[in-house]
Amino acid sequence: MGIIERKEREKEQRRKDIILAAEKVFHSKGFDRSTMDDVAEEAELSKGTLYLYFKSKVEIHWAITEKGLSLLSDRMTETISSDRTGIENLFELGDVFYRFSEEQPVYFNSILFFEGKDLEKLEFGDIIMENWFKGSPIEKLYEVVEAGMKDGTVRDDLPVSTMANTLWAQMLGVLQVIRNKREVFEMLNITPGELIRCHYELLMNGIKTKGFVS
Amino acid sequence: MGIIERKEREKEQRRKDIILAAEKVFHSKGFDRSTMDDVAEEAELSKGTLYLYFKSKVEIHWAITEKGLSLLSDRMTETISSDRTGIENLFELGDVFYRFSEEQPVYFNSILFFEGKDLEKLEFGDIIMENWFKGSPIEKLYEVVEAGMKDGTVRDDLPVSTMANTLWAQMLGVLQVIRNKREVFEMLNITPGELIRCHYELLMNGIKTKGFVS
DNA sequence: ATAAAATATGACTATGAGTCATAATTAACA
DNA sequence: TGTTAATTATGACTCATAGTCATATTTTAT
Repeated sequence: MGIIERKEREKEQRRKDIILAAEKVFHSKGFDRSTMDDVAEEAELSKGTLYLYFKSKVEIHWAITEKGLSLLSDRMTETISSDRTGIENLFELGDVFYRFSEEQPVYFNSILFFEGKDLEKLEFGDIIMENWFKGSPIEKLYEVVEAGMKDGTVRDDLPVSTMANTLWAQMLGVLQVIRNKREVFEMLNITPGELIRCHYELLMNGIKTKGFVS
Repeated sequence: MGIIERKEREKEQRRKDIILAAEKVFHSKGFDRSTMDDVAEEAELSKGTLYLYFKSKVEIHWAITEKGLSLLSDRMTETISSDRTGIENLFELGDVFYRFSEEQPVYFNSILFFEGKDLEKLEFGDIIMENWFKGSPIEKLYEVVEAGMKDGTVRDDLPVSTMANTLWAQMLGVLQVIRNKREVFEMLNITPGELIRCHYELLMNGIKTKGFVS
């Protein structure tokens, strides 16, 4: 009898419904301004029920983030092509990430939120830490950086992991600034596209060839 | 009669005392976990009094951030030397920022906090926006990038402002990741120093010479 | 039909930011 | 120096919201 299985599915579905409701609420009010009552109302559930499915507000936020990371990761997987060199794929991934940040503000903001948190100070930081790479976008970077070293388009004097993580961090920094300082850059007449372009220009040579740091 | 002036000074002093108390509290408990009562107790004042000097908890935080930005800016000013080329000064500033992030966690965390906030969603975002550059570390970058273009050590095909802001954003991204994902990198056996080094290596050539982005 | 298990509810508690009527202190002036 | 006015400080209070828990409802098993 499949009753247990059906219940399992229903439970999973309810979780997803809650996440969807939370996405809507967070999207329109932002995480900080959203209350659990807002989410409960949107999900057509009582507040207490939310706590049967999630331990806390932050945990709902993390669930959204996981979805976002996985969505971004999928887009990256679709994008990587063996027709391109390693470094070409690398910049394509950059574009994917940039578009993602513009097109999926809720997911992107969620990712930023957790990138901005000290894992050690988060209740379930351990869980995040252990899953940080599993199926995450950074894994795609590893892959492409490694391929680039093999096909000779990416310098191979730096460890793959160090390079991938540095590239991720740099890009994230740029996207974060684009997102949060929009008005400042409007004042300065700098467009997001120009910042991304500049970011690429500055990295292009360094990814390809060894520098001469003293 | 200097009574008004003295009172002015005393008021300013009390403000500073409150900021100092808040720094202590935020340092030991972190911003989120610190309460206004904590700060009041540390400052040996009542909670109500805090609100005579600051409009909100976040405004105290911003006052700390301003102090931090100004401290960092001063360190950078001390560091810039006409004995060095533009690009040399640039990497020196990077080192200053990195050391600052390690040695002044409260100030650095405060800066990160506001870099991670959407200015448009902050009550006093306008004020921050308008003062974002005045005497800020980014201004030092402008200065050094421009000098580098003049002495030929920094490529001059990109606007100074775009380049300075991109370099700031990238560095901030790397420092943020170092700070918040410490345990992850310990697991991966990557040291903060290696990430910084990699960051420099990747940027070195691109800062010096034009790349070949399609 | 009934008992047991699972799921849902919302009134309640706890915490902490921010307020405000009142009190204490300081300045001004006779 | 004593009295009044202005300034500054206080902490009990309000209010918002995350999270809990005793109770109610629904579902499953027999």
